[in-house]
Amino acid sequence: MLEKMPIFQKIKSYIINQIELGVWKEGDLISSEAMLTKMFNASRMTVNRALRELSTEQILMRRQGVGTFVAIQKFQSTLLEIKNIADEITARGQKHHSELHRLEVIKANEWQALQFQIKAGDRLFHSLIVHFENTTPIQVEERWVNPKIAPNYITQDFDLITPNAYLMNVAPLQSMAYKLEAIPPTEAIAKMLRIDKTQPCLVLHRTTHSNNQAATSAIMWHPGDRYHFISG
Amino acid sequence: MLEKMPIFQKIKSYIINQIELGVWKEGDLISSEAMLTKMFNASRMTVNRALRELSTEQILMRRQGVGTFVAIQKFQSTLLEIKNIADEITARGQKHHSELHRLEVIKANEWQALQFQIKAGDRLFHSLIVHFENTTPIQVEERWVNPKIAPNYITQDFDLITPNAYLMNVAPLQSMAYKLEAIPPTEAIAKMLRIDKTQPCLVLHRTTHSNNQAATSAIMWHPGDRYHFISG
DNA sequence: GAGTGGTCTAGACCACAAT
DNA sequence: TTGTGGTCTAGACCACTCC
Repeated sequence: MLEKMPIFQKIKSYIINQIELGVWKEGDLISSEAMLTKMFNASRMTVNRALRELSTEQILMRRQGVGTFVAIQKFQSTLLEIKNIADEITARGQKHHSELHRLEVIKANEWQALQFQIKAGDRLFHSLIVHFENTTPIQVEERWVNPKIAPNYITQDFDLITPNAYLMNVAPLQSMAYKLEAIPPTEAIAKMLRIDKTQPCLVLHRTTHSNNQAATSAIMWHPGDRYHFISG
Repeated sequence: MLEKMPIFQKIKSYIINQIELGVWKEGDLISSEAMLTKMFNASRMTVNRALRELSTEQILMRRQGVGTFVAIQKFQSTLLEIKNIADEITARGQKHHSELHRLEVIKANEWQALQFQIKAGDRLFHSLIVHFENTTPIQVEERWVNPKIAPNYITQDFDLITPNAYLMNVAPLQSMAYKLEAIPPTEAIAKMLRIDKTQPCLVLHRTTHSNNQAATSAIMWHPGDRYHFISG
């Protein structure tokens, strides 16, 4: 497969590889066009195209008269799409795992009953999971699920599939509402995220609807210093 | 200013212009590389670059052996819409006013130079405004503006029009990037928002691009207990 | 002045699609 | 076979930055 790859593409792959291997880190000066020209036995135009494209892809930064640098990755994570935290983390080349703290059936209180259009005291699934990037906690996900929409939620193995991914499978998404806020963590949240009580949290509340019913409601807590929402 | 524009950029502008004028509509076959080569008295490589870039920008679609077509525009949901804080507040039936703290010309530092694709030391507009809902501060808006895009930014009366509204008028929006985070306020921010230093802030960074240049970059600080982003 | 990237040319060979 | 785009070369001139 490498045989048929265009030269500019090979050069791009090489550079991305060097960055992923950690040979070139954020902010580092990388090889000049002249050096790459010799290294790949290619014309400067071809090298230039590779570097220019990586530059518009925000992987490199170029400055005339100075050189080409590995771009500073200013974004940690996603936009407000329906995204899976596990995919997000692995997409960044990091390792994801999660700790299941709770997975239980509870009785809906008044407020939840209203939200899910059920009766107070009816069954409702509840889960509490902490997601890790490598060994660092990055999200506390507290979730309530309507049993009518996902009756088997309670029997899933959330080491294998995230709640979000499972729910996307069983319940076709209709609409969602979200709220984003910056608040201090509760004591329990601070402990799970291993942060100080004074460290702000970025909190995303999201309720999704399926078949005209509230399917699931989630509160996702992120350490303000380790997680951002981005979009572009 | 058109004189100094690179040829590939002129070709891109020409094509975009033709599309905007309705000469070429969605799905239409446009001029071939050979024709554009003659029309602009340019080399094929230059024409190719223009068309290739417009193709990666999803403005054109190219098919080998067939030709180049105007792309079918897909919908893009902006989850965080381009909202005007003043409109938002008046839409809630409240009264908006703002206090101008700074409106000045500064010299770009290295980081800003990279962001705006200008040289370090070049002119850059800077403004700092606090927005109020009735008598309560609700947003500190710190903004940097590229003079090439909005040369008259510095002479506006921001009691009459918000920076955002003004910039939307003078610079057709091309794309934007967001970052959302939860962080503690600086001392200056805390004072302007009249909040305690321990109160988390919901901070939105937004950079918008126009004519392939960064037009403006803004940091908007909100008290975490008084402001949320919502959508539904 | 030396080194960097930004742009451009005038050719070339190739893969692909329509005729 | 003709015309299309995809890629590539070996030069060139320029603007910029740093020493």
